[in-house]
Order: sequence, then structure tokens, then C-alpha cells
Amino acid sequence: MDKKTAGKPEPHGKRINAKRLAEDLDVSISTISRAFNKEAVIAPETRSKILNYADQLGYRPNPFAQSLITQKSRIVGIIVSHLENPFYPEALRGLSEALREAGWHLMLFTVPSGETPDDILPLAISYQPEFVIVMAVTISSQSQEVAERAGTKLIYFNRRDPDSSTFYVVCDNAHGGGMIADHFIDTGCRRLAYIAGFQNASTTLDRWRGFRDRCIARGFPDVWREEGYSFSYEAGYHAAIRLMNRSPRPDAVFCASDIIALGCIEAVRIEFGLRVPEDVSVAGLDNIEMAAWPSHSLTTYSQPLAKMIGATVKLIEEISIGAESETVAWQIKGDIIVRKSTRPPTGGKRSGALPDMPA
Amino acid sequence: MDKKTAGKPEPHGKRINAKRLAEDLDVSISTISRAFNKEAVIAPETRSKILNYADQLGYRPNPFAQSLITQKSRIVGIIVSHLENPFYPEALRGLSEALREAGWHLMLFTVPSGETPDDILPLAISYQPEFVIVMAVTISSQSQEVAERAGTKLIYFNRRDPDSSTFYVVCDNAHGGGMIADHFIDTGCRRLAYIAGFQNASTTLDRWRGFRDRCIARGFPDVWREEGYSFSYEAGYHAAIRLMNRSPRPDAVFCASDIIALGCIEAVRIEFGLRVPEDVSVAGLDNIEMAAWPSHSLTTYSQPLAKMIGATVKLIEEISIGAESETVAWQIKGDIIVRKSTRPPTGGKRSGALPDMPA
DNA sequence: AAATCAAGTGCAATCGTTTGCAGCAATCGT
DNA sequence: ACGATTGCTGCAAACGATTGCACTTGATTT
Repeated sequence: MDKKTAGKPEPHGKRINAKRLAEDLDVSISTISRAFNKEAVIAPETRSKILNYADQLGYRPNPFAQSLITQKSRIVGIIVSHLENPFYPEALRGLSEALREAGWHLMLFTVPSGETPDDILPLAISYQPEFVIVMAVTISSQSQEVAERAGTKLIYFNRRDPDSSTFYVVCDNAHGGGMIADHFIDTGCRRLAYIAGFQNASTTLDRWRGFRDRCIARGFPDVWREEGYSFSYEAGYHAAIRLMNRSPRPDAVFCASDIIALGCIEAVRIEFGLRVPEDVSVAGLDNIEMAAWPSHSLTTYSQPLAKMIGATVKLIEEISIGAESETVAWQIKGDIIVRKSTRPPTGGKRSGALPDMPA
Repeated sequence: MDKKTAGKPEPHGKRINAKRLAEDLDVSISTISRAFNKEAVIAPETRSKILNYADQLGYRPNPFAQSLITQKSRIVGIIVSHLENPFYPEALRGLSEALREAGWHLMLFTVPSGETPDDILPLAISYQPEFVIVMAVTISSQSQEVAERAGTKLIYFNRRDPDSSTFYVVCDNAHGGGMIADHFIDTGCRRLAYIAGFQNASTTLDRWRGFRDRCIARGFPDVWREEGYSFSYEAGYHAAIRLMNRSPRPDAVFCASDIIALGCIEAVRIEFGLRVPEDVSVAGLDNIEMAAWPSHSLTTYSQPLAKMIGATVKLIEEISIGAESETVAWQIKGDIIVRKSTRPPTGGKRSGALPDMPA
């Protein structure tokens, strides 16, 4: 008599569903339904009577039945690949809260190391989410078609795919690269280098482009580039070793992400006994929480996470209500955060393209 | 003629559902259903015919209809609170993959800073998951009843609640605390301290108990305890400052988690100019990936994450098929990982309770 | 006083499955 | 040759909601 009847306020044998409420309150099932639908026409007192009783019984409309009949699931799937990069847990958390706020449910799919997002997408689609947010990775065009056929909209987060018309939300990575380049040059650095992440990731490419173009524009065309092959601490560590073994050695390194930068700083200090920023300036891009830790104190360009999340939710809401949204892509500017991993600004600012040392 | 007909291999106007397949293949809807159900009796050739055609059309049984009729959702919700602690992204990732492997879908709910898991639980339940994994937090007993009424089973991950009979999976935290205590004492540390996390978290308590009890058993009853109030870098940083201002100053600090330990190390180095481990040994518990980074090289007790995840999935599977599982709780031993944040073992091991310095 | 209107409610079809039961061949035992 | 068995398949009743339409009732207009 504990397991079976516990918690049921009335000894009514039936399950609590709309029918049960309808019978108890002597109204029709339709009316129950309308009580929960904001827009429906229903007498205010009827509604509150129903809502009260529902509350008392712990009744909520069955979401599966709702989805079935309305053909809307209020579910968004999210495919995320690189949770080991702290930027993504932060993003995930923000998205989760914002979507919840907006009345969406989040279904999580991680991409195991051996597999590609393309392997996961069919699974993600199988629960008929209205949207799938694809974070940190891109999807092949065939798979995009699969999604389209299933009526699921794809949205890239922190990636874009120039070859497809998929919605995307990114920060202005090229702008970030440019800001870092300016900062390096303004603080007297002359032998500039870049450590890349995944080779074909749009983030790797856009940040590189912004950085290099600005360097060139400022009169430093010989920018080095070292491949990191991934966005990770180890990648930064090993790439930094290769980079620092070059001669002459760079005096400023822009890393394609914060986590790479942390690995880079570590290698510079431990493997070469060099000081940051006295011997080498190191900057990243993301502004993860760890970047502010005293041991790292990383200069970086902040991804405007809150805005990016807001844009994503807005995109979803607009598409969802059928507004052929004006903006199908968001590219949002962030800000440079100067900390102690780069040289402080010299007294006389704006030293321009003074040839301190011929590259 | 692009948007509407694209991707539909046949100009058939209907939606692709079981009825559509049934008509096209001239069988009944029941048969379609049976083709997808492993246990159902159906002629092998009929099944493969259906499966092939389904594949061709991109048909999959509608999960909402399935859930509606079977009263099983194959959904597990997961409430997670502290994604800023890197242990949890790691755990989340592992759980996600393991559950997917086992055919479950994961619905993610994060707890915003202003709110409690109790606020989130009703929402998590509203989608009728069969299970809700509660990570890093505990749930009030009223809310537990709410879950019970809704037919949702709760499972704690990395927490336990001695006052309730909720299923849980944890590592053997007391054992971990004991191992660290042994290690400290074996390497000649004498003034032992502990930095706590959330005050009432089972992890804080169990680790403290294991650590203190072992210290006492080894002849060092005067173990200090400093409150951290949370599991975070900042918590460790500030607690370490308070701790190191005591006199005499501890020569070994066991932190309730790795992330606390990292903050602690940083404070010890930066705020006091002390060396780790020469002046102070610092150890954590979790073995997050960052613990292995050269700059930290943190001695720690590893949570057996893979085993914990395996246990969780096993628990879910067993309960799901109605096996009144023998084990309702798992407490799994991990291992100590000795790195460079603690003193190396002295030549003559097992120095016992030698009164190196009266506490 | 009759006609019109608005507000609130109920009816019944629908969404896409699962599954117990019944039906029907083809095979088997005797 | 005839009943029993076996192997597949179809029928139809659920599951729990939403929503267009028709209907009732009382108020308002003419």
C-alpha cells in the first residue's frame, strides 16, 4: 500500500489525464485543453477552476500527445563535439538556460571521438526536434539534406559554412584577429605568429584571415603560421614547441583559441624557460573563465556569448513562428580583453610600423 | 518547386508514416510496426522488404506516437548544476555517449545560478522522462515525491543523500580522502589541512571524513579544516589565503576537488610566494584532465568515471526492464594519482607517526 | 418581438503508433 | 482425409491531447 497508492490524493483509480479532469470537473476534454492554451477562448473562471484542480492533482498536458497532434515538438537538439574545450560547456549552459526560458527542451548529443557529426545527426533527428544546433562542427551537405527532409532546421553555433545556406551564429572572428594584431603591434611586437586549430574550421580560417590581413596592412607581411590541428591544450603545447624552435623566434603568438593559448604559454615557460609576456606575448580568443585565472591572465578577444545565445534563440523563435526571418546569420563583434600575457602598452602609444627589427 | 517537392523521391503527396508505407507496400500498418520491433513475429522477407523501403524513404517510427502508446519515452533527463567544474562536462559527455549507446535520449537541464534543482525538476519531469539523473546536487524530499508521482525515477550522480532511498552512483570518497591522507603522511607532511566545498554536499562530507579519520588513525588528530563554500577555483583561492595565514602554516592541503586544488595552488604561489610541493603539498580529488597539465601536475584521487557511468547505465537498464535491481547504490573505488604537487616519497617509506613536529 | 451577435462550450476527427485477438493458409500428425 | 498446429498477417481499440465547426445561451440591436 506504499508503492501503489502513495501520493495519489484521491483514491480514483484512473490516470491523471485530460479526461480525468474533465469528468471530475464536469466539463469537456476540449475545455481542459483550452484552459492550458493561452490564446483559446474560455471563461476566466472556468480556466482558473481547471488550472487550480490540475495543480492540485499535478496534472500537465502530455507533451507527446501534444507533439503528435500539433506536429511541433518544442524540442531543439544540440550536437556538441568538443566539451573538453571549456568554451563549449559555457556556451552549452547559456543556451540551455536561454532555451528553457523560451519554452524549449534541449536534447543533447555528443560526438564520440571516433565518429563524425554526420553519424550522430540521424539519431538527433529521430526524435523530431524542430531545430538542431550544431556546435563546434560542420555537417556534410548530404546530411543537411537528410535534416531538411525530416523538417528539422540546422543552426550552426560558432561555425559557419560558406558553402551552404545553413543559419549560423558566430562572433566576428576576423575582427578579433585584427584586434589582437593591432595590440601586438602597438605594444612593440614584431615577429608575429599564429597557432591554428582544426585546419578547416571556419574559426581557424576567419581568425587567421583577420590577424594576417591586419598585420599585412600594418606593414608586417611575414606572419608565421603553425598548425595546431585541433583546439586543445596539447595542440597549443606542441605547436608552441615547434614554433619556438624556429629562428628567429617569434615575440608574439596569437592562438586560435584560449585553450590553445594556455598550452602555448605553458610550453613557452616550461620547455624554453621563457617569460610571458617579457619574452613572448601570447593571446587567445574566446575569453573562457580560465583565462582570467591569475596563473594565466590571458589577453584575449572575448566571444560575446550572451549576445550569441540571444541571437540563436531569437533565430529559433522567428523561424518557429514562420517569420521568414530577415537575418539568417549573425556575426557579432566582441572585445579585446587585455591581461598580463601580452606586453603592456608602451608609454608612447601607436608606434606604427616602426621597423624595430627586420623580420 | 524546390522547397515543397525537394527530397521526396516519389511525388506522392502524403506524409511518410506507417500508413504511407503500408499502402505502398500493400501490407497493414501493424506489419509495418512489427518490422521495426525486434521481438515481433513477422516473415523475414516481409521485414526486409519493409525495412529497405523505409530506408529509401527515410522513414522512422514516430517516437511521440510510440511513447504515447507504450508509456515509455526512452528519455532520461539530466539535471546538472556546475558545468564550470570541468569534472561535470567530462561526466556529461561520458553519460551522453553511454546512454546513446544503450538507446536512450538525453534531455539536458541546467540549474541557473539563482535557482535550485527543485525549481528545475518539475520542468524536467514535464517531458516524462523515465529517469532523471541528478548531478552535483540533491533534491528536497517534497520534490522527490513529485518525481515519484510522475513515475520518474531519480538517480544521483556524484552525490548521495543518506536521508533518502534514492538510487545513487558515487566514487568511494572516503577511501579517496584516506589515500590522500596516507600519501601526505608517508611523504613526511605533518600539518595537515582540508579545504571543503559546499558545506553539506555529500562529497565534501565523505572526503573530509575519510581524510580526517585516516589522519587520526595515523596519529595526527589535529587536522585543520577551512571552508571553501563551493567547488570552484575562486573558492580554493580564497580558502587557501585564509588557511595559509594561520600559524603555523599547514604543509599539506587536501582539497575537496581538483578545481579547488588548482585555485589553492595558485594562491599559495602568488599570494605567499611559496613553492608547491617543497613548501606545501596540495592534492585534489577528481582527476580532471587539467590536473595532468604540466603547470599544475596535480596529485589527486581519480574518480572512476568510466565505471561510474557504466553503473549508472546498468542501473537504468535494470530498473527499466523491471528487474528489482539488487544494487540500488554504487560506490566505486578510484585510485590515487601521484604527480608533482605533493612531495615525492622519501627514501625510507612508511615513516609512521614519527613526531616530526608537534602540531 | 424578432433578428443578430458574441461568448463559451461540446462533438468528433485527427495525429502515428502498438498490441491482443481473430483469421487464414499451409503444414503436420495420424 | 480431417482436425490440430504453426506462422503470418490484419482489425480495431487504445494512448492523450488539439481544433474546426456547430450549438446553446443571454445580451444587444433594430
